[in-house]
Amino acid sequence: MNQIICTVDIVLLTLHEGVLKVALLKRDREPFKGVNALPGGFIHSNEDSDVQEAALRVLKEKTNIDAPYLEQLASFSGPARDPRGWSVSIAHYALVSFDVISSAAHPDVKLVSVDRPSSLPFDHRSILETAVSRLRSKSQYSSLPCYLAGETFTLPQLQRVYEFLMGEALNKVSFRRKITEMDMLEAIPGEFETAGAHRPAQLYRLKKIFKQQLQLLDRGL
Amino acid sequence: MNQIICTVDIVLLTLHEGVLKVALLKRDREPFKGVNALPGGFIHSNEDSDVQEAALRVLKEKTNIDAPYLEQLASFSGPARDPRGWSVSIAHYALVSFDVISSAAHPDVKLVSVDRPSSLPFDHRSILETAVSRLRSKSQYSSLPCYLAGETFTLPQLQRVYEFLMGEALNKVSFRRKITEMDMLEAIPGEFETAGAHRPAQLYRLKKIFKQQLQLLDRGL
DNA sequence: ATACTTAGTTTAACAATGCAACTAAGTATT
DNA sequence: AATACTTAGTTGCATTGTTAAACTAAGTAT
Repeated sequence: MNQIICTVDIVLLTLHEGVLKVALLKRDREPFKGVNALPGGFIHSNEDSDVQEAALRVLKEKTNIDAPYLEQLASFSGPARDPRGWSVSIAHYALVSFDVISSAAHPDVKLVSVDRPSSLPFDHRSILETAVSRLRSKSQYSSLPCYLAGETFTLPQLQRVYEFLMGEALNKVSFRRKITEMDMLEAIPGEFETAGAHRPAQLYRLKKIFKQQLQLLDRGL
Repeated sequence: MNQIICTVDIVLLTLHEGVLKVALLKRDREPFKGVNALPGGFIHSNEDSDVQEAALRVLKEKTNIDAPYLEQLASFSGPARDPRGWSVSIAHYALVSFDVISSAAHPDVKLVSVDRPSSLPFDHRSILETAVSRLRSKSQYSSLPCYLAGETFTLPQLQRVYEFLMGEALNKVSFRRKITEMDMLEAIPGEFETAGAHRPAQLYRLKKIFKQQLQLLDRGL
């Protein structure tokens, strides 16, 4: 059998200052030493129980973040993507709210807008694009964007997250109808967010059942 | 770095006698020699340009089939799934019409209903379930089922394929409206299928552009 | 010729969606 | 303390999309 390099890469996404950002780390070894790249690493067959665990471990080691939502994205492979030889990277994507990053993450984690095409090593640009496109696509009909909104949020806040990801304004009534239909949120009794000179908004959180399990809609938003 | 076994497995699905079937092959080597399993094999770093090419090559070598539609499914991994050690299998699924199998496939390719839980080696049962579930889910809003319908087909035939995959009867008018909306089929001029004592049905085929590229619907069928 | 069957279309009822206008509840201004 | 202002959240209705039923079309069987 031929030797194949087997790694995981993680696209850690968050919403900050109204743009979608990806977490990059300066590589501490060759190849591409010193270059900003997606957090990634080898699978450790002696400690990882599967690639998902490897991805969670690598993310924790490199950024200090325990991702509340992490999912396999796809495999990226070929003879040229890594200068060390024929390689497979099993890419994952994770979603966190900005405060998880600002409170937990190592200070050398850099957040970069996903739109600004800064040069990335390996095929990380392609991995990033696939992750963003998957996120946008799943936002059409699932609870995925909730993981970007943080622990608690108001419906107007959540609507702005959905609108940003879907790239279009959503009807308030329809949006609330669909969110109710998904039945994934619970109002936090007595808790409201006062954000200016107007009526405060009810705070919600994801129901426990949906912490790791996406909720899907039959017909999209 | 730790040694990791790197393979591809292919879930080749077809529709035959009104049920969804998967192609299995008797394994010609250990482990599980002589047991029916999904076609699979090692990635060959000297000849494969990526895992998709590896999957196409393995499928061709083992079954003699050039899959018209093959897509990456997911990676399956862990220390226990393969008795030889910690392994990653990058699973793919392919869709073909039954006549592709009956005309091209090696005679030792066995078609088995995906519902009958015959015992499968490795974690092939789990891979198969993931593939079937992905197929059913994508059938809701994409042109994916067309690849099961063969080169040419009538709209009533295609509707029956969709209905089988989605597990529910579909409204004829709505179905035809959605298919028209997808704009992926072309009527074959002057060709009709006469299938009994009634009006013949127009034959259609997938437009060339959609031979490898799925067409998606905004709102599902 | 007439009946029968399935292909394919039309119509109209029904359901889902989206807009506009409303009420609600706070802060800021006078 | 009354009034204006702003955004939260709801209500009602117009518009749009979906589906069932009934129709026409075109063949074979009797």
